Amino acid sequence: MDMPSPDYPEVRRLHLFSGMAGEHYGALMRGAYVQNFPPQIELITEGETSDFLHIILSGSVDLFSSWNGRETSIATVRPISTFILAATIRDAPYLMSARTLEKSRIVLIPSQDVRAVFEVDNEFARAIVTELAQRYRAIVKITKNLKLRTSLERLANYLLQQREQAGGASAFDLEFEKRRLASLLGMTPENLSRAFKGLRPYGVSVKGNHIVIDIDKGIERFAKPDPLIDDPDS
Amino acid sequence: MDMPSPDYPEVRRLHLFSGMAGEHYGALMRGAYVQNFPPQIELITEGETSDFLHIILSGSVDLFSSWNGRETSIATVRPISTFILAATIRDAPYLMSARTLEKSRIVLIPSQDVRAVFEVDNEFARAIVTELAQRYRAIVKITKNLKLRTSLERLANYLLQQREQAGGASAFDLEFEKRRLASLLGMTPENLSRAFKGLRPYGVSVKGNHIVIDIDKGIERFAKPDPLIDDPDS
DNA sequence: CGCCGGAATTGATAAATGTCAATCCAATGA
DNA sequence: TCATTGGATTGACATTTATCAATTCCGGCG
Repeated sequence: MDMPSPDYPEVRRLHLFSGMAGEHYGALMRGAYVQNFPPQIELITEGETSDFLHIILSGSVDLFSSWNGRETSIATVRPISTFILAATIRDAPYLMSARTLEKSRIVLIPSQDVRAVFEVDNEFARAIVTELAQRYRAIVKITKNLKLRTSLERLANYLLQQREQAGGASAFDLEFEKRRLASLLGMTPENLSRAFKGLRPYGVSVKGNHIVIDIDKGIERFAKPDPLIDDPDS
Repeated sequence: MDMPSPDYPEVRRLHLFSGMAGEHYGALMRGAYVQNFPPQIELITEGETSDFLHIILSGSVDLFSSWNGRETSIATVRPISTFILAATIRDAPYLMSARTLEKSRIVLIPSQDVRAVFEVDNEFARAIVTELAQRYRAIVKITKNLKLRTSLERLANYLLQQREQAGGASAFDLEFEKRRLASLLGMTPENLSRAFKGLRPYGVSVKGNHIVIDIDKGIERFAKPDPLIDDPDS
């Protein structure tokens, strides 16, 4: 299962690593290893200190958090990207837990190696800035979405985002379980069901995880998508 | 009102600038200026592109955001610290607006200068990483607070935080208007009033903006503060 | 001092969201 | 094929939160 010193060109090509010195990259990878995880494995538990920087090569990972017996999904990580970079850099406890959603292949780089290379490789430091700035902006958008919109509006905008991602096709499939989607959107599964019904007048129909949107029925007028909340990048 | 080439030692001492080369610091400050703003001035409007990195020397600034006629406060910035760093670094549109809450003195550094120095000064780049990681973690906590807690729980934890900040004193004053507090906590002013009443059984009494907490009445047991949500630092 | 105006509070009500229990449904495996 | 199982849906209901309107409170000012 383990695989020492992985040499995945796609990792090297990641923005985070592409500019750094070869020897530093080598130093990072010497201590790293790759592992395949089955679905639903908890990779990281919030509150623990950061031992490894994680990079997901395939599959998907749920970042979630718990308090007082409640739990909520905060984001989904997809290949190829790192996660829990901020905790690694600050050598601080994880604020979120992480679990595989499906079978996933993940690179683990010891946090102390990351911090050591960060101290000596300037391009790596600069790449981390870009990465962190992007993640910061992503979660600002999540917060705005939560505070400024009702659950119906959040769902409508989520569907428009997915539609966009499917190349603007009128039909597409939901990318994960509805109960997890509900949690991401900050509502209960029961409420998500009702929200889907609530969007029917705007041309949304649902069959299992298959969605069809009749774009002429005014969903955009209802959702009022805003690049400052809904654009995944920028 | 304007003041070219400011030389505030407290700016130089900021973690963000303390490690960088003197000439680079000088280059940043040559293009910078300091300005005094009255209360309620909008310094930054979301959606615009980042012209200046802002540093607050005195006073306080509200970061807020709007959508579809609604508005919400997201965070408060206090001296001495920067704000809207991520947008500056990425040369991307602001995701939040900023307004002074009181009379405030603010340093403005042209964003292009910041980016130019970022490219050549390695210590500066590393300092930005630390700063961004910290801000990222701060907003993750904000999101967790919003998604995992009811408004009553958010208020209870906020009060415990303030109490802590007042040195654990049984009495302290709220630091800003209740309607703004309501917005920060994600509720309406009316609801905040009722939430204060709802905490009365737990030993919270309110008179204007003066708060007294009888800590033995079980507010901590109710609030269940959690460092992974409520600790301002780490 | 008394008036004014904005914020805060209160009450009544509505809307949004959550909870609980009872199905329904679709995928899985014997 | 059928039984099992877990997610999804539905209905009934409770709770939370928002809205609207009417005071009340309080600080500044004439």
